[in-house]
Amino acid sequence: MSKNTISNSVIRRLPRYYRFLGELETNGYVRISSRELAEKMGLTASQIRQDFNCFGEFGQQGYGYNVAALKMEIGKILGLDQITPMILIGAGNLGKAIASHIDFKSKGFELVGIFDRNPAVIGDKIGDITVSDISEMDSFCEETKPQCAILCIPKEAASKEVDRLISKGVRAFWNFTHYDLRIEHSDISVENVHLGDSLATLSYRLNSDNETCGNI
Amino acid sequence: MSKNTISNSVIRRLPRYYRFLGELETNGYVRISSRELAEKMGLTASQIRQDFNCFGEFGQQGYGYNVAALKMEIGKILGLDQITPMILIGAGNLGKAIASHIDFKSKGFELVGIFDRNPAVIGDKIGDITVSDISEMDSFCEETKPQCAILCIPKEAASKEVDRLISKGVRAFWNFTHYDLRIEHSDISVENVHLGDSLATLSYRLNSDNETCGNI
DNA sequence: TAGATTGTTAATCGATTAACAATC
DNA sequence: TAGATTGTTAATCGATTAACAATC
Repeated sequence: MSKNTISNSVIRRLPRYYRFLGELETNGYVRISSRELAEKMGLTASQIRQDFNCFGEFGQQGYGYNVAALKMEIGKILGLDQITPMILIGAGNLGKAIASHIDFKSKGFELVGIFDRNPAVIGDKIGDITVSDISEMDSFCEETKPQCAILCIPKEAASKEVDRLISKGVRAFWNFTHYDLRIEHSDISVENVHLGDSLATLSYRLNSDNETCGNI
Repeated sequence: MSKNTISNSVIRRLPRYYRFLGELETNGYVRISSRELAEKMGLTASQIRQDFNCFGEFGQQGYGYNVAALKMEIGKILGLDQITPMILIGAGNLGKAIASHIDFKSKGFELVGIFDRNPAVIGDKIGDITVSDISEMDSFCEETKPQCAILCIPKEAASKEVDRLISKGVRAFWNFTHYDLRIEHSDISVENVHLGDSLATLSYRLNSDNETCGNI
């Protein structure tokens, strides 16, 4: 259905298009031109048209794009119309925050299980899910077949759990650890969130902006 | 001191270099060649040499790079040798997790204050910091002069607080909201973390991988 | 010295922007 | 029809990779 390979840069812009179109819809927009959308999003109209044309022809010459229809198309492209069961490994501070903060349904997922090895958190309730002992993970996976897992465990524990999960059919990871999943397992879908790295780049910007100002 | 403008792609790789070099150091490596580092990190040797050469000549022909020295240089480039005071706005699930999960010191920051407007969390202790009423933020900023703020508040509240913070001298934001800071304030350093967008791209990959396999 | 590996220039590749014919 | 705006091709820009002379 869709064209061959979509570049990473395009994929990363899709959720933002989806969000902006949702806002436009809420604000009563029925149509929008690539020029107007570009202005609002801080992109170029060319880029927007190129991006959409990776997936098909969603606009109409002389008119622009229908906001609701375009939003739905991008939602479909992102797979938000299909809900994938997902489990969370690690119910520490971060794991708990992710579990309660993220609106999984609207991102194409449903959180169906939470596992930890720490007795202090096993039994805790996060939303409507109770944290289970990680020893129960294997049998849970065999029953429920989650295709995706969130990794919120220490780096040292990651390798072992990832191998287990892959053997149980998990094929995608939302990875908050520093374990280098993509290097070890090339056939698996991985989305890394390296919060520490993200903060460090802010430190760079903060410190080098001054220099840059000095140079100009 | 440093060359004119460093591309975003290079900046984003710096924290990862820093991490890998730290691990190498821990494992007793004294020297490493670009070829060997490239292999470990899943990059090309060319790219690594190009990246480092943006900032200076850190290697030695015929030898390679001294691990400890290179790590220190990259740390300096990232500004990790200078600690910037930072405050957190929003002490909900995510704010609390960030405050307790992140090792600020090693990323060039120190968390010095946490603010929220919800009476239910004001007074809570996170680490050694007590959550203050957001009405106290202005006077706190005048005294302590934080240069950086973490935004973990609802999108609707962001615009107002950002304006306040900028007027108090805050010049960098670690932004977990969907408020489009970079478009509104172009002179400010911003690092966006859009967790929802990140998860949505994983949905895309999960659903399109199948298609891709079908096409090949 | 000979071997290794950098720093750096040149070549390639990919992504963004510009331009314009097609068409609503 | 005339005006607007897309879809798409061509031009430009930037980032990555390859190659190699410099040099430790």
